[in-house]
Amino acid sequence: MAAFFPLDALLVSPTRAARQLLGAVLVHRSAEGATSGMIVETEAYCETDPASHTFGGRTPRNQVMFGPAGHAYVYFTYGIHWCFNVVTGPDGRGEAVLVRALEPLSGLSIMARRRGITLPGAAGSWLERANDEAATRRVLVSLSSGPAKLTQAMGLHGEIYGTHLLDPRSAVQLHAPQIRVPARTIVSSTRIGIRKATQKRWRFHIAGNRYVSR
DNA sequence: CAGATGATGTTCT
DNA sequence: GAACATCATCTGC
Repeated sequence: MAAFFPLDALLVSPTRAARQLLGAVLVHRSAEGATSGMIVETEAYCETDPASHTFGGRTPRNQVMFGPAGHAYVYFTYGIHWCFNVVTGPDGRGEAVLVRALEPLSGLSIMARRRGITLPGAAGSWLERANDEAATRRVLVSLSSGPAKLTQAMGLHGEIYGTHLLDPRSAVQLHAPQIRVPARTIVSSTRIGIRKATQKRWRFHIAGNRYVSR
């Protein structure tokens, strides 16, 4: 039984929490089966940040971001996609970390089915085999290498809004890292897909990880 | 490869 | 009515 992610590590600034969440494991136990993945890319958002959903104060959509740390903030965007955040910081403060990419760990066939992807077939000649391995790698990378891809692969959507991620009874759980992510292997950069506060380097990812979004 | 575009609907001004 | 913490697919080098 895996340990939960420590709450203390979320009761810090969102940028620090975003760094500490790299390597953590997200698990979803659903009727379709269990899926899990390691967090490899994150972004920080807070109230004083014009790019944040909490910049304008409380609204029905963002209320969970103002609540206690360790809960799920999910939102629907572009008429199609869901994105998943871990609420951080003290109760009453509108802070969260967007999870932008996962390295798939378990339930990969379920993820592929949810993503509408069929895994490449068996190998023939060594050349076909090489092609298949390249194709397989592309498929695996495409499962959860983006904020909306990962919610689709993991089956996360509006129903899990507000879920307590550090509770053994929850369907969606956040577990402690299984590997250590040294500070020097964490890269910071500008956040993706925003129009405001584009200069802040509040995006973080594990250097060299194959599953980081492009 | 890069860059453009359409899909699609909720939220907030 | 505009904006949107995106993605897949298309075009043209």
